[in-house]
Amino acid sequence: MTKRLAAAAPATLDETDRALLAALAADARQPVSELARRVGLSAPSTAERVRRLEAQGVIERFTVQIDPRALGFTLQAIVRVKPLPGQLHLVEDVIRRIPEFVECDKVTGDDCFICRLYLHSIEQLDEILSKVTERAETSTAIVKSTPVARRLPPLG
Amino acid sequence: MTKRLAAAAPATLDETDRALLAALAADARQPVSELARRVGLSAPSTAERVRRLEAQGVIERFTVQIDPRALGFTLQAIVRVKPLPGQLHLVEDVIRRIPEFVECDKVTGDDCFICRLYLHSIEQLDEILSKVTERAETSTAIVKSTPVARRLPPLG
DNA sequence: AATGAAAGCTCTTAGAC
DNA sequence: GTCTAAGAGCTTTCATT
Repeated sequence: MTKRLAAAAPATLDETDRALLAALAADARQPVSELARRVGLSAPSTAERVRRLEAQGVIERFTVQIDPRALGFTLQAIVRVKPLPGQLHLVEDVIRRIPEFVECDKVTGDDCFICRLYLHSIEQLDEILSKVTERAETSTAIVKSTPVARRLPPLG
Repeated sequence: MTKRLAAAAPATLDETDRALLAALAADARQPVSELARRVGLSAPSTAERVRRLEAQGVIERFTVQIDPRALGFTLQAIVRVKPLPGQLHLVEDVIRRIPEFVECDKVTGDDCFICRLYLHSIEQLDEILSKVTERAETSTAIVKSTPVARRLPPLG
């Protein structure tokens, strides 16, 4: 399910916060001392701001971006999933339990779920989708390229 | 465009590498000393492995996961975009230049692009899509919940 | 590949503006 | 909310197995 409710009021970020987030997005493991240099504050103030952004919930977590191709996932697919009547919760569970589904959103409209799938081969697509097609109609698109890779939203 | 070509051969990860990646995915800023404790190695060996995973391209980058709701993006949409004849490159450029499109994949099939959009309001959806609809047909789904948030693929 | 010890940095805490 | 200063803690190097 959705991870948590929205914060009551949106956080307001100043220029320094924006610079900090951009720097952390580019390299989350850089030392506070270097972040401090980049944003033009002392190390303690910088550390304090990072903690505040975490406390406010702006920073959800620090994480690592994996390249699926380096792990042999040569194929990426985006699958729209429309559960058959009465199968919605079961379909959701099936998707959650298959680790090759690396992302799944429940959306308005005819296709209930939109999911991202990492695959080693085209045969594996068939194999994985067969676990879903007993309970849902699916519509699959293979990713050819990624004009915009996950990026920060505008921080204005 | 796509960021780079796939590595020649997929990296092979042992149990320790997998534990490291899982730990870094959960908190990319934790000290090497703590990572070392978790995976049961010394700090120097652990630091060496992290460097190797980066050099191999398995780790693309260390980054920060932002909560769009904490920034006032109360709405998230997934938009399929089908450029009109001859408008493909222009549509791609338009999408790339609008920062609210935080992700976009070019896919096989009728709908050329599948994009994720962060929005402050439903009015803003209209406003942003109007910049695309001169050159493409769009089909929009509003995200209601996220059964699977971005997660690591199987590391086997 | 991995380890331990030591040098060198980095982080945090404390106290002041 | 920010700073400097100093002690605590971390990372890295290197010799060793």
